[in-house]
Amino acid sequence: MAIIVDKVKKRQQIALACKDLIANEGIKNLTISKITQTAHIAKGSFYDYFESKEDLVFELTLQLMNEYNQSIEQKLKGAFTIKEKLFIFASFFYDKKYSLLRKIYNEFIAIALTTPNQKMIEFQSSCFTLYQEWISEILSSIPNNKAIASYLISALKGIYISAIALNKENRLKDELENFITLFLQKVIQ
Amino acid sequence: MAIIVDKVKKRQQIALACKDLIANEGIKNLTISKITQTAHIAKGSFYDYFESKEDLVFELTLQLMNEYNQSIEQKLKGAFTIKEKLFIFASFFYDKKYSLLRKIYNEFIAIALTTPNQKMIEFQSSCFTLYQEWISEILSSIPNNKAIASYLISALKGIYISAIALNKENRLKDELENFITLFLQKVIQ
Amino acid sequence: MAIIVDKVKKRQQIALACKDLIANEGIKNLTISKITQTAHIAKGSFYDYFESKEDLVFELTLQLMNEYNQSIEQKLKGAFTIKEKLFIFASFFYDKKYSLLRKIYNEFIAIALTTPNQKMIEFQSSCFTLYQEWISEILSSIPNNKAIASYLISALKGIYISAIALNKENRLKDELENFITLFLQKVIQ
Amino acid sequence: MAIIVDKVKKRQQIALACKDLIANEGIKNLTISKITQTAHIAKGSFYDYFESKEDLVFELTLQLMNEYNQSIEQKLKGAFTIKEKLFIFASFFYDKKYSLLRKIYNEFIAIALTTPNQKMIEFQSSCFTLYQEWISEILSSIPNNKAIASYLISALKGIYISAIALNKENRLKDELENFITLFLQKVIQ
DNA sequence: GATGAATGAGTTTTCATTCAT
DNA sequence: CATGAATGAAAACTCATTCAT
Repeated sequence: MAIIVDKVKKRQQIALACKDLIANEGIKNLTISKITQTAHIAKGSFYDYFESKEDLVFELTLQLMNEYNQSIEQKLKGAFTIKEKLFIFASFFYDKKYSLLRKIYNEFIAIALTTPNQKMIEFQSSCFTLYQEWISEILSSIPNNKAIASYLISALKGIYISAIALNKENRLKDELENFITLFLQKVIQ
Repeated sequence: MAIIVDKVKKRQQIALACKDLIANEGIKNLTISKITQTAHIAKGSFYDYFESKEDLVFELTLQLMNEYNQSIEQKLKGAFTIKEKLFIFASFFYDKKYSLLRKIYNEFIAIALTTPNQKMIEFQSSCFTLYQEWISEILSSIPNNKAIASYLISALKGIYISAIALNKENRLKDELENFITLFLQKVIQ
Repeated sequence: MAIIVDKVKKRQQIALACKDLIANEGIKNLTISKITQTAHIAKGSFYDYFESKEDLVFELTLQLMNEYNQSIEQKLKGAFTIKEKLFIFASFFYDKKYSLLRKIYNEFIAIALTTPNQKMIEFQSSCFTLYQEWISEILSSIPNNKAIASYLISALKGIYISAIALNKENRLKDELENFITLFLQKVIQ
Repeated sequence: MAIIVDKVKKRQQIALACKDLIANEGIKNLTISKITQTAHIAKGSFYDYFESKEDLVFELTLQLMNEYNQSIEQKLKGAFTIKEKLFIFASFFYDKKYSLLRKIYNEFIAIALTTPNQKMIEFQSSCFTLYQEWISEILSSIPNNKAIASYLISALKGIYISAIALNKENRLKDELENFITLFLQKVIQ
């Protein structure tokens, strides 16, 4: 059992070692050679821990998102107003400290859009469910809060993706916060 | 041959010939060989018309989106209520007849998220601007309609992408229509 | 007959049109496409005038060397001392105004060293014979002048090629002139 | 394989395996396929050891010239008169046993003349310096021996290249030896 | 005679995967 | 178990040559 745990840990460790590599070069230019060089393991060993490159990307996203989820959950606990909380939630999409994570998130969405697989779908679902819980909890005072939470998450994601696609990331913070403000005006009350 | 070929038309024709190929196999598995076989041209000829595979995907998206934009603009003219019009707009994201186009659209977003380029950004911008005009025209009766149009488009896009990522495309039509209904309740009064 | 003359002239004209192209890009990167674009002729027409790329390079060298030979012959007539005349002869190897010609000359030597052909050998022979006549005429006052002329030409060529290979072209003029001065000291008395 | 290969040795070994191939077919007709077939390695392995075909030619020239330099240095030690020593030095250019090496040397000069690179220039410089040391040592009894050594090397090289270009290799030995004899008459004493 | 689009064989280059040590 | 050299299929890309108009 200790061996299995070690294997899981090594898998995590290898994936994490490739964080910068993937963020900087993208998945398209990722090769097993680069991975094993970066993680300082033998080429053959890669296959002891991962099935494919996508598998590694998945593992990495898992690690980073879990880490992110925990940190943001803490922050949400420290906020008081609904607006404040939603701003914290939206900060994922523009805050500099998540820029690496966002790059990997972009790659992840790209995979989801073009070559989805069951593992990814399940992970995305669990994330989405978690965020929906957070947001519906935040919006607990309004009716239909669960559905609205779901729409809100998707809307923020859509605004983010539009900004990326239109190369307007510099105005993203304003746009997200204006949107949230407008949303609260219309929906709360 | 002393025939002077219309390079622009031939480029469009080659790209269009690859529509099904790209929709079915995705860009990741696309090869120059498959393209040239599908378009019934020689391997070398590909490079007379395109710089890269991405260039072909771009050309194809351009063709299909322009075609789509024209057809949807016609449909919008035939609709009367705001809801009806927004439903028509949202139909892009779920209607069976656009499924091929959506697959290519997905590939396009994936490129935009991972390896963007100026040409793509410009095309996306022009599309976004067009849709914003449509939607803000539809919402002309409400204040701040331009900004709201922009948010609405992004929100629909976000709902679409979430559904893809969560493998919930079967419920997409309902979700989009419910969202629009809710949106109209909250925003129009 | 007029047609044949035209064909010869067009051959010369096409070759000359490629002067800069070859000097700048080298023969290795020369393609029929580039040639025909540069000379503003159709791709198919190239084969009406030339057998191969090498054939064109040969034609060009012929043109340029003939032109050069005539101009240098004139200059030699205007010079008086032996030293002066030899300096004029050697100027081919360093004078800025022959730099384009030298680049093509380099390519020519490279072909001679690696893939020689009869036409080239004959042309080189006729050039060498001509130069030998010039130089032996210049050195007519000394015994064994014909053999010495031959050695002198080769020595200058060798000094030139060494300078190119060692990237010492900036010191080439001095080196050639010093060599000639030394040569005259030793050989003339 | 857990074998740790000496990359430097394997590089040398692959290059040497292509000696005959390059000498017989020239660089122009050299392909990666032919190289890997000749050296009995996989196509992909070539790129583990070389950057390009030119890189392999460079490595090969390095090997062969070093080997040659050592052997000729030995021979020079066994010779007594200046003339004898210079004849040994010049034998590189005509002796049958160096014909393979000369073919590769020709290819090397061709590259130096058309597409030079720093590595080549440095190697040529080191060879030239070495030869200059040999020759100036041989000519140590005469004044200005260093400069004269340099000229002598270039002159021999020039005579060699002229002979190749004029297809007069059969008379090369005589020509070189006559030149050296003449040179000694004029310069020594 | 001139044209230039089309061809496709040939070449370079990449890289996931294997397996002997 | 880990290693990393070797593999070779597959992909990208080039370009001399042809030939219908």
